[in-house]
Amino acid sequence: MKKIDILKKLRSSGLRPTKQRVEIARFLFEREKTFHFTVESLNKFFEKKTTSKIALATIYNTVHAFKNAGHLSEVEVRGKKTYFDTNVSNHHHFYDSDTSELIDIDANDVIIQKIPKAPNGKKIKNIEVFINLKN
Amino acid sequence: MKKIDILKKLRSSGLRPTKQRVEIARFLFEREKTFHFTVESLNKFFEKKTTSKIALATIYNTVHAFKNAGHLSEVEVRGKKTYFDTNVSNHHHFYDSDTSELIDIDANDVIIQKIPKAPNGKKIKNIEVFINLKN
DNA sequence: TTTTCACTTTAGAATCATTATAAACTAAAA
DNA sequence: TTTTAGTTTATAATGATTCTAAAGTGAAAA
Ligand SMILES: [Mn+2]
Ligand SMILES: [Mn+2]
Ligand SMILES: [Zn+2]
Ligand SMILES: [Zn+2]
Repeated sequence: MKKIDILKKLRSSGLRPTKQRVEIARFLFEREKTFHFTVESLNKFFEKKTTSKIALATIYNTVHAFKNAGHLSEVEVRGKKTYFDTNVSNHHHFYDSDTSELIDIDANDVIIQKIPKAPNGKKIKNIEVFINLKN
Repeated sequence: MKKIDILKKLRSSGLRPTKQRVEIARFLFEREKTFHFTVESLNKFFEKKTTSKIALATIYNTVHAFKNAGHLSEVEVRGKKTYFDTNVSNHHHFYDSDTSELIDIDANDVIIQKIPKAPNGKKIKNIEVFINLKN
């Protein structure tokens, strides 16, 4: 992902490209593969980089802005912390409760043959499949 | 569910049948159909019954004991509160985010034709399907 | 019957992720 | 240069959950 795209992501989220926000955006989006993270893990990363300490509130605010703009999705995982995902396409997950690790499953790798009708007056928005793992 | 089964559920959870625990167990298990609840909803119910106020800590303790004994399951739902389920069989859920309501789907009503292999060294424990609803 | 004692209940404190607040800061525009 | 809207930040507040420690309960022992 190029720098111009980082700026585009920020602008489309209603965020001015400040130093802190650009750093967060680069960490999230300047990589080969998408990944899953928590606010805590993000914060730890920036704490280690002594060059740049970013306030926790700024991390929360920026992550939420990206999420609201559709640049991040939220994955529901057992436990207290909220997991975010830079993969915003329709996909599924393996979940390894031993390591608390999420692994993406491409939507095409899951075929559902039969599902029940939606309740009266409701429609199906999307289907999420979680495959829980054990050793 | 008969009173003897209530006592059985308590005993198999390592709990003596005290007045409070029996009340909780009867509310959870003495009904035709299984249901989903939060600790908050349980607590509200007992607050209304002026005959019996049960401390929040007792509700938490009892619910966790039932869960550990396999008499309750936990359903992962978006949002802060933990949802419990008196349906402990393998099944799936509709989730209506408008009303925060969970609706059971029988395991037989979902047929999955294709799933990916588990990652190296891991096995599949179970599969959970969430069908999110909209209006 | 009285005492003992392990188990319970309970109110309130502590924890921890998240959200809110409000003061200081920044930089573009006037 | 001044204004101003937007931003960062430290800290406080919130809310679900867990912990704690003191008081209560009741079955069995003495
Ligand atoms: Mn969760
Ligand atoms: Mn949840
Ligand atoms: Zn993912
Ligand atoms: Zn259910």
